[in-house]
Amino acid sequence: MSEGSQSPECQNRSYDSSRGNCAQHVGQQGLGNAASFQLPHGVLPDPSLFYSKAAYNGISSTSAQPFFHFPNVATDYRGSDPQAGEFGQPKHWYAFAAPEYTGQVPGATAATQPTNLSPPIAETREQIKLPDIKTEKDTGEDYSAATRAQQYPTPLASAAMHQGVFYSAAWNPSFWPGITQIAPIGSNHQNPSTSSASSPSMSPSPPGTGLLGNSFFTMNQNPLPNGNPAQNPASSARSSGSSSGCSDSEEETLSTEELEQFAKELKHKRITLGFTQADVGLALGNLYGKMFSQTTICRFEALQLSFKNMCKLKPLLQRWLNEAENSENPQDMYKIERVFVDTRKRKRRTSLEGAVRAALESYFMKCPKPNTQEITHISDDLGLERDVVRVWFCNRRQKGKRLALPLDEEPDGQYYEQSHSPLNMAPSPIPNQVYPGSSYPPAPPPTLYMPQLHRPDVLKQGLHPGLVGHLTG
DNA sequence: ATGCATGAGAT
DNA sequence: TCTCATGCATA
Repeated sequence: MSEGSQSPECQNRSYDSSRGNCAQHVGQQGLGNAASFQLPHGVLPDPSLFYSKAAYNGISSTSAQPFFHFPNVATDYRGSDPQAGEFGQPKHWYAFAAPEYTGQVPGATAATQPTNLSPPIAETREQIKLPDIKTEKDTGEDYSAATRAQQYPTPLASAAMHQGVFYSAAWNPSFWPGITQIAPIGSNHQNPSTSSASSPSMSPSPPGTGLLGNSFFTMNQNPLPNGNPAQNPASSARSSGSSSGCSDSEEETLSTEELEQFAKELKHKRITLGFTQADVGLALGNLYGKMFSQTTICRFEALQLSFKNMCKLKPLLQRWLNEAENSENPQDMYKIERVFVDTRKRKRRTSLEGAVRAALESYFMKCPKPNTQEITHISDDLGLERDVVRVWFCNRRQKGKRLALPLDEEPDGQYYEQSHSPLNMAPSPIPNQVYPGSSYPPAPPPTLYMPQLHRPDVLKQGLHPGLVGHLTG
């Protein structure tokens, strides 16, 4: 919805990875004043209100959108696909141009890392306009190829060399401001450095004392609590209820309730301590060698991960929480930056216009799992790349499972059976069709598949707007 | 907070 | 080719 609500003309977003995106940080801790941030809302209204199992708003949100008339998107798009046309200038990915402070950089970093660090790549293309749906034809092969040669070391795999800091092999160190790795905290909960360093200021987002150092490769002395996370066969045995086997070394018998409770606790304490979700993700990397993004932490707190995944992450987060709580100097928790230079050329994110999304949603209702042919049909119909459509369906399904299924009701399999009825894609459900009542989506045909996620009880739409705000706030 | 994308592993 | 875990980019 958020995106769908954007201007009808999906503006083309240039992919300027150099600009990072720490809005959140800036907002939350970039200010550096843990104080200002910590206090005002330090106390959460009512923690119990913060978490709703299913913050699902998929259909509801979409369906809430008026069904626009659809100018022929297809033509539009296709026609203007000058193969990497104008804005498509073989914009190569500045592979090694500069460090990319990808997204979730800790506030400290944001605050201390001058923007001048990523100047060369600041080439902006914001101005470039695009037709309607802006998929990134421009990236062309460019990204696919390079993508293969990805250099994302597997955190754990690469644990031996460092933690949290990944960089391209071709990376030129000279660029590096110097990454700090202050004594890896976490080796044990009673980290000496931690306790000894105790500083009165508990600012979690400090300009990092001694932020710049040189220890790139500080070892992670605190391996994951569990050699091999999730992947326990047991978890599959987990049924609709509660406790199940999450084979984490911690051997916790996690129940849905426990997870919910923990998620709540985590969020509350995290906020109280003045950490952002990104901080936590980074801290995990620093402490245990496995870093996570703000997204993941966010989803954890919102219980939007699979049960299995929740089980897997919980122990780590638990440890982090303990550490954070006991540390006299919480800021030490994440003195490492995530100077993550991902040189892969990622396809630019496609931003689908509201109507297109609505159309996809409509198709989804009819057939959540379209086959190749159907995908082709849809893509043609909507003027989207097949892959975009394919991915959209994948994500849509995933989202459906994730959000519509409370943790305690994970699938045992088939929410989405293979497209039973060959999508009778006669006329596309989109363009130029006006649905009676002009409401979307049109009532799904009787025989059509009705994913479980549409269970009313899990639809956020059923919630009071205000409450929703609370829940998600 | 969430949409779109990637990549590994399973089918 | 899908699912799943995860993350970048963005609203």
